[in-house]
Amino acid sequence: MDSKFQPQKVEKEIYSFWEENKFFEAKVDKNKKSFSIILPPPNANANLHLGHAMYVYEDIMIRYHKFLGDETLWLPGADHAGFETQYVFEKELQKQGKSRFDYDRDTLYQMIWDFVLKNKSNMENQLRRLGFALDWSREKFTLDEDIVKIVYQTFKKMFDEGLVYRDERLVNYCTHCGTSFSDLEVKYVERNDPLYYLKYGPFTLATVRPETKFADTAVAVNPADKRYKKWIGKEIEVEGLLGNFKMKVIADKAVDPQFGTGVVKVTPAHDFVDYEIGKRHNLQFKIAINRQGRLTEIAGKYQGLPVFKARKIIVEDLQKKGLIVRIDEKYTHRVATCYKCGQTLEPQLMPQWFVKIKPLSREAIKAVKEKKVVFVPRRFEKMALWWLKNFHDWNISRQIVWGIRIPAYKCRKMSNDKCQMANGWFVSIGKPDKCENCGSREFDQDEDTFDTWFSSAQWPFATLLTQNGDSKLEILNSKKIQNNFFNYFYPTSVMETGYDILPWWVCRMLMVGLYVTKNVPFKTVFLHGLVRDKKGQKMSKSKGNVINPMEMIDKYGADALRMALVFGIKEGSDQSLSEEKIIGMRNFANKVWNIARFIYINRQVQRQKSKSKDNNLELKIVQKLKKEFKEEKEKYLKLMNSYRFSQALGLVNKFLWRRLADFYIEQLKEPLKDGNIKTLEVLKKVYFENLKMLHPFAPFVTEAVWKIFKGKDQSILKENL
RNA sequence: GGAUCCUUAGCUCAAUGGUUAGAGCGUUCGCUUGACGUGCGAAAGGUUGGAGGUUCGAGUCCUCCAGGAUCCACCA
Repeated sequence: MDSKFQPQKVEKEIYSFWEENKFFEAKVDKNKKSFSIILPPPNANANLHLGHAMYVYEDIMIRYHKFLGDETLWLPGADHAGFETQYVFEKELQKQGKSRFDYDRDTLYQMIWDFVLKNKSNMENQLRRLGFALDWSREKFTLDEDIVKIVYQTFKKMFDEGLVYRDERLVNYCTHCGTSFSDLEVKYVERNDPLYYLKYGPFTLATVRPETKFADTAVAVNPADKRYKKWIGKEIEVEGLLGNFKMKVIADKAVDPQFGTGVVKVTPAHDFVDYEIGKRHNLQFKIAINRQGRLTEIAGKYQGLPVFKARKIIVEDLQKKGLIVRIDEKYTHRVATCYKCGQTLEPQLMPQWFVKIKPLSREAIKAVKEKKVVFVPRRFEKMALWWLKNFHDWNISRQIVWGIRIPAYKCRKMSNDKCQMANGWFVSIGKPDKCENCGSREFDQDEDTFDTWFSSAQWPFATLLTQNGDSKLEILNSKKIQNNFFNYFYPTSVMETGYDILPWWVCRMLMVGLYVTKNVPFKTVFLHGLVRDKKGQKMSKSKGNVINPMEMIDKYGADALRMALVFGIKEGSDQSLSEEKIIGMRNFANKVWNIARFIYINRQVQRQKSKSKDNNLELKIVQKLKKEFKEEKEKYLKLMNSYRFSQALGLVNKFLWRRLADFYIEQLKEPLKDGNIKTLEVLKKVYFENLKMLHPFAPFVTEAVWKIFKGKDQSILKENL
């Protein structure tokens, strides 16, 4: 045995051994309890980061349940990550001086496909390097044909049952990225913008966006505001940059009399509050800003100017005309920006597909309240319920190429009532040859693709259902489902992921999973926190404080990194990680190795020593060790069963190092020298049991030691606790 | 404006109402002990943010205050 544990020498070989011997492959075994986890599919567009390494919790649970004798499944996958990936890819294109507009749809799609496939296999190998006990034979990709087919069927089911609808409404749109988003993708940032007080007919009103005034279709005041009561319902004459115009005065409760002057110009097509007011009062929706973020023809001579430039010029012109009363330069407010590129979002009136949330969230809330899904730590249940109650209808249309194209078709003819009722739209799972409503052969497929999360929301049941080669949702209602792979592992045991995607993913999986399968997709939700740097700051490339997990594995071994992510933290809370901490855990792995080395060397000594009767006595201190171990194990099981992994690791760490090595081995050195067989036996037994207990956290060193003692073809994974 | 979390050793954090509040890293002193210097032995370091309360017992539960973090919300 080497005097030091050298992970670099054994990790690769050990992982291949596990994989070749199919230790991670799950099958249906009615005599065993099933335990299943679906890996949150990493985006197939980049290297793994520490957030992915946090999935070590899943490996801990899987390996622990293997020891309990359960039939385990940990199903890996990859996410095409629609918009995210297209964004990353476009940046690559930019470096080559190209843009996505240089290619047609099919070419661009193929280019991204190649890019993703390369990254996907890279990502998979990195998961292997972390030692994850994933069943690679079950791996799925969100763009696999059978998965796409499931996604289509879900969409069709929703469409047929009225849960998905097409509507033209105001959506969050990024003119730089060229796509709309759901509410969740909007990032609000505090910003300082001048607040302009404009002369508006007989009123003065405050606005930060004078450039939208060409699309004003009313002026609103609060119905209770006495100052303006007499104007309500009247029409006022306003002097503008493009000449005088008339404007109706309306009363709406959304207007805060305390803000500004208590008078608001209403621009229903460019502001969410105004949109609501516009709908309530049946106002006209005039469009002043187009998809490129430039003013439209209704802006007259300002047409074609980009928003910010237009604002500047318009303010100057308003000032020249004496229409600006004053400017509040100190005004701060929250602005909706694109979470990806950071540009201010431009609300746009667009026809999009929406998922009706209420009927879905109602069932999800019920399931949570009935504890069909349990949250760990418990506080996240409150968060989940809050989200489920507050979701708006979900915009699932994205104006991008990379992703699953929406299988909705618009008929050009609409030659019967049914077709007209549907506004020409129909949904088809396969390629249609005629309009499903009127039979016309002229129709066009929607250009848009699904929000990635729409497919992710179906991930647990989609990945399991397709394992038997089935990709039809009908099977859920048939007898065929019984005893098959899906039924055995669904609902999955645990959904483990970062708390930051609770609304994006966990809640949506719950809603859609319940809707399609009539069952929760997982029984327990275990959420982990963010990894920060050693000063508690967020890791980011610009700060230069990013720790690369693969680099750490190269230097200190996977076990060290894994334990550093779990040791001494509270599950569900953010944590600080430093290279020093990883080194500390590397030292622990080495300690584990060296206890083995001590036993190994003494085993050889034993053989040479005489076998007098005295040497078979069980010493008092050995009895004490046995007792202490028994207590340790009981505590360990309790902690593991209640998801307190950090405490469990701390327990084993303390026992092996502080007690077994520092205390017992030191005390027992003399008897061992004398060849006391009983002592060595107990020492070995206790140590091996602890190896099993440590294995979920540090799979490599424990397996390496196991093989040294038991033989190359043996594995700790064949053991039970 | 709401919600959640946090404030414990020099730093980063643990501790499920119950011995003397722990760990990792750092600091000081000593150890060429045949498992390991990636180690061993010893030591310093704490009024658990503040004030009340509940309890036989509070870092932990309750109320208030101070400070910090994150998420959410349509103040133009």
